[in-house]
Amino acid sequence: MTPPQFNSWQSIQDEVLRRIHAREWPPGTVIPNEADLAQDFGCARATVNRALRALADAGILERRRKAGTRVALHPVSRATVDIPLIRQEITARGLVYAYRHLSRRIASPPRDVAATLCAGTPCEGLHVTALHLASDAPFVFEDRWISLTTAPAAAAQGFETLSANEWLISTIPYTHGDIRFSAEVAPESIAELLGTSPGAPIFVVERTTWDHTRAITTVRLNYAPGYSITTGIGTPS
Amino acid sequence: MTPPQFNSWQSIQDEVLRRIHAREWPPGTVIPNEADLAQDFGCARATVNRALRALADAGILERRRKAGTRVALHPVSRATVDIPLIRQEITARGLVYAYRHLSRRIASPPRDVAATLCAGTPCEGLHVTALHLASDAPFVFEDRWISLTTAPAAAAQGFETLSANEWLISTIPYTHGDIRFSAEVAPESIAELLGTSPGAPIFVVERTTWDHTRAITTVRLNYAPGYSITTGIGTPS
DNA sequence: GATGCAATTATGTCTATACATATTAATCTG
DNA sequence: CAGATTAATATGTATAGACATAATTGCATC
Repeated sequence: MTPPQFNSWQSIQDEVLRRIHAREWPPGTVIPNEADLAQDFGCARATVNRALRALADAGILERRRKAGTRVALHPVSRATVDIPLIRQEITARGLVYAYRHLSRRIASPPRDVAATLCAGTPCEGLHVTALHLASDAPFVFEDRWISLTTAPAAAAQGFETLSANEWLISTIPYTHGDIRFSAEVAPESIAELLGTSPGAPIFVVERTTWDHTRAITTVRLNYAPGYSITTGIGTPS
Repeated sequence: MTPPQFNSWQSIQDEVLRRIHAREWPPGTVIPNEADLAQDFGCARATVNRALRALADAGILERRRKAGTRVALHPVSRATVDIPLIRQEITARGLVYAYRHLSRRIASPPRDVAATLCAGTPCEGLHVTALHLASDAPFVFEDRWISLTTAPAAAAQGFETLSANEWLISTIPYTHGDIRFSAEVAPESIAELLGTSPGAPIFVVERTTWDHTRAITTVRLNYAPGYSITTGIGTPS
């Protein structure tokens, strides 16, 4: 009659997952509170808390004070995507990285960029375009605007040999950002740069980074056809 | 001379982030150990641990036993992408969800699908195709194979009114999966289904889910032009 | 019945202490 | 000096107890 001893928070996580999978706790169920579970499992409440918190982070449980813990109704799978430097992305595939600077000028950004970069008010931005190559093959075309309000030091940079991204992350730290993945077809200008034909499918990543409330840079990465992002989903166990 | 009191693990996280951003601890630095930091901050070691562990989860710190904690050399930003049910994805936009079943047959999957679904050995699979509509407009074309070895119960399902995904997640729980995002151009068959023209850009999500070592299903979601995935990056603070 | 206040309750977090574990550094040995 | 053994160390985790906080529930009042 001795309850099986769950000593580690991972074993508790496994047991909770087992009960969810076995439909002992179907989606929507409010599961027993931490104190009761701790007694059931023969461990401290903090240990149960650790396990349940991890599952809540993974989107499997939903927790609210006083209301308790329930099994998520819609098991939203959550995928964590690593966004490495393009240099790393290329060298990790065993290819040779090369950077080719294309253009650089100070100008007023177009309206859509200005909306995020300058919060509507007119401002000066640094427009930089460049090509990243993997073993001499075009890999991604970068089209970037840098806010000279937030990052005035960028005005002194040529970005002829060092990619703007690498300079930025080692100089202007950011607090947060947003990212958008989409699919587009290559217009003639981009197709030419990427060494492909117009109409080719382009994987597009648009990213804006912020330092607190001020936008630093917004970039549009146009990946050559064949590019894909792969990652895992599910319990990190 | 009283050290500023950091009472919560979040305030400690903020302070550590501040020191990293202020280049007091540039990338690569091995930061003081938990015990020392706890004394500096005037709190318990467990509190420091909580803060540092969260930053390590976010990819900002790298921790190894005995070796200590260092600021990540390459601040790999990590984006967490929620993968909701298509129904939710559509209703969340304020549109009306509709499901249209297209085909269903039991067959041997093509080689590339068999490789993941049956681990190479020949096997039977259930092939289901369907269209998800958002306020009568085609939203995504689903092309799915279900393993009848892992999920034999699927053979009894028609999938005429209930989407395969919704049936699966409420019937066959999965332990983990992998996911791939890419861009393609619509072939004629898919363009027609999505109500667009051949050559239109299609955002493609390919997903395989597993129950431990056995594959359950592999699905290819072809999103109508204009679709994008948006999420945030940076410190979850 | 509607409304506002208070009691209750479950999670959230902090503390102090202890032990576990991985990994490096030091030391001993052939 | 090479290789194996041992000690030292930083993180990882468990525990019991306490208090904080949010949110619901129920009660009292209008």
